[in-house]
Amino acid sequence: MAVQKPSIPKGTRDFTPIEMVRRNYIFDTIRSVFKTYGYLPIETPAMENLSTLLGKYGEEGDKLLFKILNSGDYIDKVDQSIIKPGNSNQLSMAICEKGLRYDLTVPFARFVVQYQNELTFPFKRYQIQPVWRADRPQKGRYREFYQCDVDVIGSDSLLNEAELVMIINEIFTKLGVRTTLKINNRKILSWIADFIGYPEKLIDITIAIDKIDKVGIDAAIAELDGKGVSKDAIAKLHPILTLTGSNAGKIEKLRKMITDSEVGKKGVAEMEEFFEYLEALGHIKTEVELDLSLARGLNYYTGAIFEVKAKDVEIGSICGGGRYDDLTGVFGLKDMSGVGVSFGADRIYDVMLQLNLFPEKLLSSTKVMFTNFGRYEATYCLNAIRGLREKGISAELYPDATKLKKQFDYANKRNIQYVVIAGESEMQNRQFSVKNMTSGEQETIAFSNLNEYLLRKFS
RNA sequence: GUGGGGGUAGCUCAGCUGGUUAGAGCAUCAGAUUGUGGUUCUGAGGGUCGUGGGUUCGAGCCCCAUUCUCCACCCCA
Repeated sequence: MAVQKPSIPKGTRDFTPIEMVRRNYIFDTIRSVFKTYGYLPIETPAMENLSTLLGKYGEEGDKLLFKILNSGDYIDKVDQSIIKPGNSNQLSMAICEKGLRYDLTVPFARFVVQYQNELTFPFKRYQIQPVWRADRPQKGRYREFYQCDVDVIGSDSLLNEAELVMIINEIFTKLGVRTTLKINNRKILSWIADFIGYPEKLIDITIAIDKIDKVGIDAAIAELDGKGVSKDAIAKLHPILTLTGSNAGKIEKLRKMITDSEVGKKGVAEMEEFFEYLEALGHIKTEVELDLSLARGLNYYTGAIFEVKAKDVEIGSICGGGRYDDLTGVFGLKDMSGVGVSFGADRIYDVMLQLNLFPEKLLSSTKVMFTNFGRYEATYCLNAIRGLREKGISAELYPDATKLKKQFDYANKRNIQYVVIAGESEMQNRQFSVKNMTSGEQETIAFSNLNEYLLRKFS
């Protein structure tokens, strides 16, 4: 039988110990900040019923769902007439009732509705789990990746938006990633669509103006033209999108433009209140900019929308989110407004790796290694090793009595700081030789003083 | 879903207009050194050149198909 090449599915990755240590550093940082703001952890299953996932992410999103084949003789239970060429879409719906989660927000909405009587509102939760998208992988895009979500649900106060910005700022400051945070408001976008006379083209318009950043305003306008937006409308749109100045200045200009739209006024008022809170919270490192060209695709957002980009690396957004007023509505719970953002751990990893932002010392696990000269000598070390571990110093004994060169090699590669040598001569004098692997210095210590000696070294 | 680049040793790659036995560096293992590493020196192992077909006296190189991968678009973390 031919051997098979070891491989993993497209867009997925294995993580080696160094990578895991670094990823955990990111997760730990994010988690610790979430906790200090009072958010509580939850987890949901990797798979959800397709009915809870479908229709929440728009047409594009539905296509990117991984579906799970039913068990058993699923083909027998299906109307045989739908099994025909070119009908795989309908067929897949008939033979799959589960799918892998596409994000953490929709499962969270389902969770909230399901446990509404047990939860205390406003409910603040965080959730760090992988999600799956049947996208075509490329730079910074994977088919399996982790999201770190924080959401508050059951409160429409804009204090929550301000708090999320503080969280974003704190996390990226701790990780050493310089970022720009763009904020916009879906209500303002919807006023824009109204204002230029195409309220029904809101989605097309937002998608087009979202690209301004990437392809330039002219190309975005060309796209709108292609979607059937009139020249007049585009002329009305242009000055809005090219608004410049401070955040307060932009808000002021918008207020003057919006005369007869309730949604528009509400959107502007929200932004004003948000910036007021943010200012009161004091100076933060993250640059926060009101950007009217920001438009997140997910169509469940209804208020503020956020997007965070790394300043020093060209990669998609590393964090994004917004307010959704009625995500729980489809599951039968009305009037539950929520806001949340999601941190893309994998992209943050890529950014930090490229900028060399991971602390050097992350990889050292074992602090002290004992060399092994044989059964008799190894026995001499065992109790000392246990003593060190009890003091919280990670220690290990090299398991085989191979030549010392090999044992030292191992210690080097593992970044072990101290090697304890206990051979015949040390045993005769009830001693240990302790070698510092960075300086190369070696000292002889009495058997009973080893703990104390090493504790002093690590204090 | 659309478009481009690429698969040669464990890793990073070289390999001329097709020509004999496919190379290098790093890594691995062994020895120089039977109780001292990260430096050095010597040697060894490791490849059906992604897979399948075709052209040719002859294919790593040319042609076709297929697969995987990278990049861009779409969309997004």
